[in-house]
Amino acid sequence: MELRLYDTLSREKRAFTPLDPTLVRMYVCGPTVYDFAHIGNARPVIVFDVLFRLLRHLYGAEHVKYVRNITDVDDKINDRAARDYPGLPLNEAIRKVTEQTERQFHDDVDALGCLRPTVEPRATEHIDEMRAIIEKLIAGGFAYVEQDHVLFSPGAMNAANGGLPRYGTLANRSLDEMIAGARVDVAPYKRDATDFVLWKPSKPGEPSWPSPGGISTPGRPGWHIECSAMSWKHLGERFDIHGGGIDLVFPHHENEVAQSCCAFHTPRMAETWMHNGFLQVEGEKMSKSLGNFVTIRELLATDKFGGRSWPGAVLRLTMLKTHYRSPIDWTAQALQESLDNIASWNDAVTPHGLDEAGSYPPPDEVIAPLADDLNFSRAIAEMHQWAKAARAGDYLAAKKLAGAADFLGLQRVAWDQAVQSCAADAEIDDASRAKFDALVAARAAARASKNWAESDRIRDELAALGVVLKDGKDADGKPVTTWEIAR
RNA sequence: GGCCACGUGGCGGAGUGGUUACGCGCCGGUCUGCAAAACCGUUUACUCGGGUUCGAUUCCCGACGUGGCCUCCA
Repeated sequence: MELRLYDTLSREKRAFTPLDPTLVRMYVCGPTVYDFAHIGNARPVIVFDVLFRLLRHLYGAEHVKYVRNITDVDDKINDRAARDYPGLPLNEAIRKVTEQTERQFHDDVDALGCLRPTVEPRATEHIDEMRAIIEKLIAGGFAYVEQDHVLFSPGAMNAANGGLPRYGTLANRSLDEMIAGARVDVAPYKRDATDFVLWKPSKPGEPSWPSPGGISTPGRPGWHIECSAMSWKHLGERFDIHGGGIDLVFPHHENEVAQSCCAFHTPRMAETWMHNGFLQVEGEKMSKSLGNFVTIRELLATDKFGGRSWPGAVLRLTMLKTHYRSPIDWTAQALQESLDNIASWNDAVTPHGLDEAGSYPPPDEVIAPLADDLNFSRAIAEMHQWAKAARAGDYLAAKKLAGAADFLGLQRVAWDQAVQSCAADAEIDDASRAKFDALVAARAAARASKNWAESDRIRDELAALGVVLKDGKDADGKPVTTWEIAR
């Protein structure tokens, strides 16, 4: 099956052909570990997890290498460490912050049903590679040393002839436009406004490493160099897919391209550039000042958003309902609808006695839309059709639904529990439970003697308590009544 | 100011130069003592104005609106 992916660089959907089909290579920009990841951070993690699964399906699990970095050197980390652990030496405090945040991040994305990437490299473990790239850039005339900083010169890159991309191609803007934009800060150590930092000096107490470029004072890397270093180390000078949020196109990815292509003299860094769209919360940009900032953890474990907690599968399904390049509006209503979908799928699948912990193969009807630039919505539409058929007794449809859910990482094994925990009767105490059961039994007796008035009175009484009854029949045709708490 | 993306029915959200998306809701029906649940079915659409075309929601131009980026935010 042909895989087609939208490439940000060429701005078109193209057939995907791996450089080496025996090792498909993908790099995705991961978190900077200084605080709980917010729900916007979850989007690329989930989107590229699905792509990872699809690539493994198409090329074989052993033939896909997925690298997602962990950035553990950053000013925000330093600030957080100083704030949270004022008594500790900064380096120790930083380690505490990064280790704890990394653990939280893993817990969160595990709960979202994401596979671990093949490699999760840390920036601080790739300082040697960063220095090596910086030395190459200085030697090639693309970077220069000034006041203990090393700066990259996009101007020098564009002046060089042959074999290199033009700076600004990915972001679709020219160097002249950027200079004209003039909102760049003109630091005294920059020769040109558009030059950006590869390496900078560390203040006393800050993390520091021996500097490149013959600089005697120790320093630390700039923002963009880490991804050039880690992708090089783990995927090589050129690789297949580079992904991240749309906001990273400029400057982060543009500068990565500049660094890598100039260091290795290659015409491109990644063959395909993929960027997920932004997430809004209840129609507004998520920000701390608006008070609508919500972390993955808060959604999973608190009632801060929508008045209840939400299972990981519900968060994931909600994320997959919108195409990855479109903006997504994160609303409590959307989460509730996803929960209802999963409850309905669970009802459809359960009677067929499928192996919950087992894994069923993904149907082609789901692979096909996913292979068309990750059309999640169409894949999910198929699932609804199978659910319908499964409810009508179609075992094969139930298996397909399960296979699709397993493939999409929707944690079928947790559906039952997810639905239960959200049914609002999880916190019912035993006394109430016994009382409801007794009332249901009394009503059953009234119905058996056709005392409809009493039967309805009891139902009204239970309704007033927030309990909804469902009458049905068991296998022998005898009446059976179950109850649940109204949502 | 520059660049970019998007604008689909009550809501969410696919897709397409001429034929059903799908889900939720609403409404009707089956079932039920009556309900609920379940199942079946129906309904409403392509921001506006031009243009290309036999025909445009789909292509082009413009307007309006929303969102994003423009040096460390996914």
